[in-house]
Amino acid sequence: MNTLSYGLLSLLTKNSRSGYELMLHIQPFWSAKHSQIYPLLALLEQKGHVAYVHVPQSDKPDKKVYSITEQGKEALREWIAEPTDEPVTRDELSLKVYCIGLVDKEQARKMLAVREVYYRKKKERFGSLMDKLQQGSDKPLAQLEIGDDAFGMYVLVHKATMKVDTDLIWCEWMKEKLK
Amino acid sequence: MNTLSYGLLSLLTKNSRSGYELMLHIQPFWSAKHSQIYPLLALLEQKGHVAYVHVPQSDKPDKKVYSITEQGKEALREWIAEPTDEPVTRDELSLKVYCIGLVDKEQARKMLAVREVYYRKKKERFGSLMDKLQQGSDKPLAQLEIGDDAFGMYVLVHKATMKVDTDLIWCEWMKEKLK
DNA sequence: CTTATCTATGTCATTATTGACATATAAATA
DNA sequence: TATTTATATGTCAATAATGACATAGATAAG
Repeated sequence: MNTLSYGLLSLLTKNSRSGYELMLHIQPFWSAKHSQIYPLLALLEQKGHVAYVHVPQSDKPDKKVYSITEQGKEALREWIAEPTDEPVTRDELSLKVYCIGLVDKEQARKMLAVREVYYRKKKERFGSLMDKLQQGSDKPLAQLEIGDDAFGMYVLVHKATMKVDTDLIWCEWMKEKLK
Repeated sequence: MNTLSYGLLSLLTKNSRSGYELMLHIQPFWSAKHSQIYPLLALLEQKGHVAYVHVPQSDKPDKKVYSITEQGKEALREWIAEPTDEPVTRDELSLKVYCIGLVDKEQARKMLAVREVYYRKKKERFGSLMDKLQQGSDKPLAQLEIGDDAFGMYVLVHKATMKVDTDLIWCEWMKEKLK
């Protein structure tokens, strides 16, 4: 079973969710399109790691709401104990920046400006996520512990926020360099 | 042509390199195995974007040293002007951390400790890279400008250093949380 | 003395991932 | 009014990426 499948199981330990919702919630931490997720959910269902109920909706299309099974939880626990793969990053901008001398300052600035907008939006999204997390919590997020349900999400959003702040600092630094 | 192909061309704007060297130098910024790189180099050669000379070696296996052609440089310039893809990150640890409540504190600490070692090694590698960069430069790195040959590499290594420092700060923060 | 690592290039089957196609309704925006 | 966005699920061809296999000499570590 691939890493994304375990990722889907991980999300399902907190809430039952539709494939569409799973896609939206996993994307900040693992890039994946719906065309990859739906077939994997079908496989997980075949294997008995998840089960779903068909939920009819009047205003929106019907959906399948998936839940993790006891068997799925057991598979998850085994996966967590195994050695963890190293992170993989692929950023086209890095490759372009490497040979940035090929273009003039103006073009370079524009390239960086587009990316800065991307980072700002990302920061905003993580900010909202943190707010939503606080609203759903009965104690201040800083007091959450490993046993608390929201702990994992909290520490991940915290990390994401730290990283996007670093990206923005680099953008500012680059603007100075390209003045 | 895919992004990695352009990445290889980017590296070749600074130095002529063998496929093996290209693999080693691109990996910090774009994960790729030799089995992907060698076929792409053959394609780039077919298209006339790169050319190679066979270099016999006595102590080590022979190598093919690739150089970018004028045509390759033109392709690069066109690519840089196009919109840049958003970065893709896939980190299995994030998925595990999300459901970290499934394991006990001790196991969680060990998981994070392995990752911390990974980050420390990475930081060291980027530190060496920066040193090597300074040795090859006639002025202090902080004074490099867009026209300078080492500028792209310098700003990239700077970014990588900032990011890995952020990762390490998160690791320390997590150690506190898991005390 | 043996095993692992580094150098160096390559192929190929398998797996992972994307992008396009397909369908359908509601709401918001231009 | 027309187009885009969001909701919702799915298939399938094409592309990207990995891991295993193959070869081979040198050096380093255990």
